[in-house]
Amino acid sequence: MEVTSRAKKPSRSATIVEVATAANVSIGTVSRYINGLSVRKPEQIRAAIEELGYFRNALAGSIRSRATKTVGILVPNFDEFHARILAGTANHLRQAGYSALTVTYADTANSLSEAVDFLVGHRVDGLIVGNLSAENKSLAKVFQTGMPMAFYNTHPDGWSVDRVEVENCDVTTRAMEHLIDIGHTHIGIVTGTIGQRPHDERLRGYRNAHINAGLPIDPALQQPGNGTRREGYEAANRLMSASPQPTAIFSSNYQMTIGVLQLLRERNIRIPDDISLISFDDVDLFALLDPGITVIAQPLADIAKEVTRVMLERLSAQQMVPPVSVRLDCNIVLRGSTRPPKKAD
Amino acid sequence: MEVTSRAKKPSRSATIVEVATAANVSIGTVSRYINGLSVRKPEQIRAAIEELGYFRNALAGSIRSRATKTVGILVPNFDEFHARILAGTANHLRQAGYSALTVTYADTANSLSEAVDFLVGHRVDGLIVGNLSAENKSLAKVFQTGMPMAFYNTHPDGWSVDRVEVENCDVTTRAMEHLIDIGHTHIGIVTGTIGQRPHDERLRGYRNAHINAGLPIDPALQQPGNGTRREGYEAANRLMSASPQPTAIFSSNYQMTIGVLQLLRERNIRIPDDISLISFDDVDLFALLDPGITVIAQPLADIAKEVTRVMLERLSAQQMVPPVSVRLDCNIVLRGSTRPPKKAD
DNA sequence: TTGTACGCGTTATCAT
DNA sequence: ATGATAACGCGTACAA
Repeated sequence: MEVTSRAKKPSRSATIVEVATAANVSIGTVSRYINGLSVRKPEQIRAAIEELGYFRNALAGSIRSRATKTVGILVPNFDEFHARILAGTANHLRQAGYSALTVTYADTANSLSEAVDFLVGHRVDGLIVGNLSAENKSLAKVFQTGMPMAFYNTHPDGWSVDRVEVENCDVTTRAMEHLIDIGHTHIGIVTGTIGQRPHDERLRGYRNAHINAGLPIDPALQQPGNGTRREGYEAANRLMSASPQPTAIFSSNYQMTIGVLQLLRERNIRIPDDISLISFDDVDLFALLDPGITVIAQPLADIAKEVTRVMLERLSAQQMVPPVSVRLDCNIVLRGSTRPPKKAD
Repeated sequence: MEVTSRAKKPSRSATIVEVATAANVSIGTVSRYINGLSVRKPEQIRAAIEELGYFRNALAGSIRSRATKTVGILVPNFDEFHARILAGTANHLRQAGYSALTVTYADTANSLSEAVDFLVGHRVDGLIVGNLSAENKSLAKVFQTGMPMAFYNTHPDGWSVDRVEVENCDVTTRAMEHLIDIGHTHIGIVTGTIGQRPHDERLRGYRNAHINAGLPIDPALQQPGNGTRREGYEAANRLMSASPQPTAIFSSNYQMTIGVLQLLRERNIRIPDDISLISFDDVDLFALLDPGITVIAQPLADIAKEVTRVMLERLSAQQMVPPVSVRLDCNIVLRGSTRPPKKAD
C-alpha cells in the first residue's frame, strides 16, 4: 500500500447518511450491515464505506443506546505492577465485548477528579479502580449514582463495594518468620504510607511475627518510605544508620525496594553477605539481580482476572446483588537474598 | 464522607434539561455555566447539579461540537519504555486541555485494527502512534481521511507524516568504537527485527564501526533477536557458541538485553570480566545491576514532549502545513559493563 | 428485508 | 446574559 500524500483535510468524516446515499439504500440498511445483520446488497454498501472512508461514530451510537460497552480503568500510573494488570483486564474485557478506557490519576494534583469526570463523561458502563484508598468527592458522587465499580488492592474505608484484594498480613508474617528462623533478631522494615490498608496490614504482619517470636519491636527499625523510590532510599539510609544495625530489611513495595537497593549499593553493603532483604511485589528486576531478591509476589494475573470477572458479573446482573469481596493469596518466592546474620549479637 | 450503601440504580443519569428545570433556567444557561462562562445565578445551577448528581455527557457534546479534545495514543504495550513516554504525553496534553485515550495494539492478533477503529470511532482529534513500522489497512484509511497523526520511534515506510525519532545509527557506531578502542575485535550483536527502521539503523551503526576500523564483519556475530526477551536469550546462546567467541555483545533493545543477561548468568559468564556488554535503551534494571550496564539511552522525556508538541501544533494549524520530522540524539551512559578483552587473540 | 421518523443530550445560533 | 430551537449522527421501532 502506498500512502505518500495526505488527502485534503475534510471538515468532517463521512456519516451513515452519506454511505446510504452512495450505496442507494436507506440508513437503516447500512446500520444493519454495519452490525453484521443480513442485507440484500452488502457489496454496494461495503464499496460505499470504502470509498467514503467511513468510520462508525461510536459516540453518536452510545447516546441513543445508553451503553458504551466500555469499562473505565483508573490507575495511579503505568508502572510495572499496574501495566501487567492492565494487560490482563484489557484482554478479558475484550473477550467479553468490552473496551477499556484507561486513565492515570497520579500524575498531577487533583487529577483524580479530572480522570473520574473524563470517564463518567464518556459514559463508561463500569469503573475499575486500582490502588486507591483515599476518599474522593468526585468518585463518591459517581458511586452514589449506582455506577458499577470494582476496586483492586484497596478501596476507600467504609465503602461497600466490589473488590479484589490480596492477603497482606499473614504472608508478611510468614516471610518474617523465615528471617527469624534463620537467626535474624534485628529486622528493619521500610513501610509504605501509613493509613493505606495494604501497608497497614504489611506492617501488622511484620509486628505479629515479632510478637509471636517474643522479639522486641524497635521503633528505630520501622522507617516510613511512603511508597516511593526516593523515600525508600532514605528510609534504608536511616535504617543502616541505626544502632544496632538491622541484619535484614523488609521493604513493603517494589518501588521502595529499588531505593533500598540503590542505597545498599552506594554504601557497598552486600546482599546477602552483609544484609538479608525481602521485598513485597515481584518485578523482573528482582529475578535478574545476583543474588535474586526473595519476594512476596502478588498474583497479578489473578487479580486482573478476578476484578474483570467481578465487573462483568456486576454489569450483567439484572437486579441488585450485594458487593462481592475476593481475597487472593500471595506467594513467597525464595531467591538468594536471605541468609543467616553474620554474627550473633 | 460516608458512603456505606448504594443508591438504587438509576436507569440513566441526570441530563442538562433536568438541571435546567431544577435551577429554573434554560439549558443554554446551564451549558454556559458548565463551560465556565459567566451566568447570572451560578449558585442555583451548582446546587441543582449537586442535587441531581449530574455529569456532563461528553459523548453528546462531541457530536455537535465535532471536537472531543481528546488525542488517541496507540502503543504496543505498557512496558517501561512506553510507560514513561505515556506519562509525559498525558501530562503535556492535559496542560493543553486535551485528554489522552490510550490503547495497546499488541496484546492479541489483529488488535491493531480494532484499536484504531475504537479510537477513530470515539472521534479522537488526533492520533499518536508509538513504535509502529508495519503497514495497516485500517490505519492507512484513517490517515487518508486527514486525521492528524504523529509517530514516535518509527513510522510506516513511505508515509509522509509528523514524526519524532531518535538517531540510531551514529550513536551505535560511537558505542561500538568505544569497544573497539579498548581492544575488542569480536563484537557480537543481537539485532531486533530486520526491516524495522530503528533496528536496521542500529545494525548499520554496528557495521559502520567495523568498516571504519577496518575490522571484518562476521555474519556469525550477528544474531537476530526479534526484539523479545526469549529470542534475546537464544541469540546470546548462539553468540556464545560461536567460534571464536565474541568478547563483547551489543544488544539492540532492552527486552533482548534482559534475555542476554539471563543467558550469561546461567552460563556463569561474568560481566565485564568475561564479556563486555552494551545495550540500547536504559531501564532501571541496568543501573541497579552490579556492574551497571553501559547503555545508549533514548531521551524518553524529550520524545514525549516533542511528539506532543508536534501533535498540538498540527491540531491548531489552520491550514495545511507539511509534515515535520524531529530527530533527537541519544546519550551513551557509561557504567561498568565494558572492559578490555581478557586476552588478545 | 427495507424505509421512515423519532429520540438521545449537548452545542451553536439568533433574537431578545 | 438569556431562552428557544435547530442541528449533530446513530439506533430503534414500526409500518411497508
